[in-house]
Amino acid sequence: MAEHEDHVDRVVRQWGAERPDLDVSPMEVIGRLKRLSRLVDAELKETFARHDLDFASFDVLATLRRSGPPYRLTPTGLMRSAMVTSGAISQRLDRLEARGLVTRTPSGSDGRSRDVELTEAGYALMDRALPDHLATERRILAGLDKAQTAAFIDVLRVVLDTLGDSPD
Amino acid sequence: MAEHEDHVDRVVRQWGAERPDLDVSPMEVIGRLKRLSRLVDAELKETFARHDLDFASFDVLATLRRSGPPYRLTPTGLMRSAMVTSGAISQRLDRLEARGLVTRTPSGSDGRSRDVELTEAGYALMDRALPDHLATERRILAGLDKAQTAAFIDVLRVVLDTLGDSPD
DNA sequence: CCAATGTATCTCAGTGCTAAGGAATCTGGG
DNA sequence: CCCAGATTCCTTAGCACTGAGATACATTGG
Repeated sequence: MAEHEDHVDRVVRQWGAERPDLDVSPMEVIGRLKRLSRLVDAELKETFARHDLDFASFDVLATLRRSGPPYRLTPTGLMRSAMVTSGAISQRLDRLEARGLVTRTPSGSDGRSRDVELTEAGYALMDRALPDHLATERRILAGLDKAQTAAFIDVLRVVLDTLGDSPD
Repeated sequence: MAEHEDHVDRVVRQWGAERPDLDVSPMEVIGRLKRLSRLVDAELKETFARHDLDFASFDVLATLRRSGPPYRLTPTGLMRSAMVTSGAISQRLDRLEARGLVTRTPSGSDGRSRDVELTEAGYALMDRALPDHLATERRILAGLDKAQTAAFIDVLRVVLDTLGDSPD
């Protein structure tokens, strides 16, 4: 438990003075969540940059890599995993294909679809980037002990469930 | 504690099969954080849209409103609070000024600076939007009991502190 | 007082996303 | 079998942000 006032403490204190009629306590969570998300993104961005990647590219390559042999998925599958629109996936794949990290071929079974497959270069890049990425994640969470980490995962699960997050 | 497998459970299971040599447990937190952030953003976006706002505009107006009379700050102050670049603030203020929600006047004390001030219309808009926004935040967190909420705030504080977040 | 450095704001090109919509293909009820 | 509706992927315009850099003003040390 940190003892100094953080940004959100200040925000809540200000609202308490200006709008004492409102209960702004939900901001204690949502405000910090937003702020943490920005800071985490900035940390991860640095790590990705060391491998000539950004979050969008890493996300696609990692999804293909962890899907296992033959490291092949459809744009729709990648879209659902990434929580972005189909247009965003098309553009991500354009960039990755241009760099030779994935290939796009017509699907045999469905004429509307494509097979997106990780190339050797894409596979090798993930082998290099993933351990570095995990090290950054570990560094971010280094201040939490085992019980706190478990509690964190628990509450995240609850809120994700509230918002209807699902595996597909 | 939800019993079904969520998206991140699946990701961790896949990595466990493909890269059993790596400890991917940090993803249990960081992965869910990223995912939750996206879902929360989508929820808040809907609420803001009902008031002809987006997150960027709400953020600026709320920062001015909670700063108290005379509801006046500099672009630099807004920049630090929002965690965006100076260019982003300039553009946000262009949009808000065009809509008559803020005014920009030269600062008396510092020739380089500007006074950004909430207008009557901006003040009134925040009066309408804020309670709605808080209701959305409450709905997002409705699945958490008191102890879980406190634990959530606690761990967020720790990680923000690790990443050097500060009030200024 | 001046020069050098620092600070505040803005401009602009580049980037990656969304929203909307189009073309091709699949599917299932009649 | 056929066709209406659903699905898949892509294209494009518009948007908000970043990063780099310009401009104007302030501050500091000699």
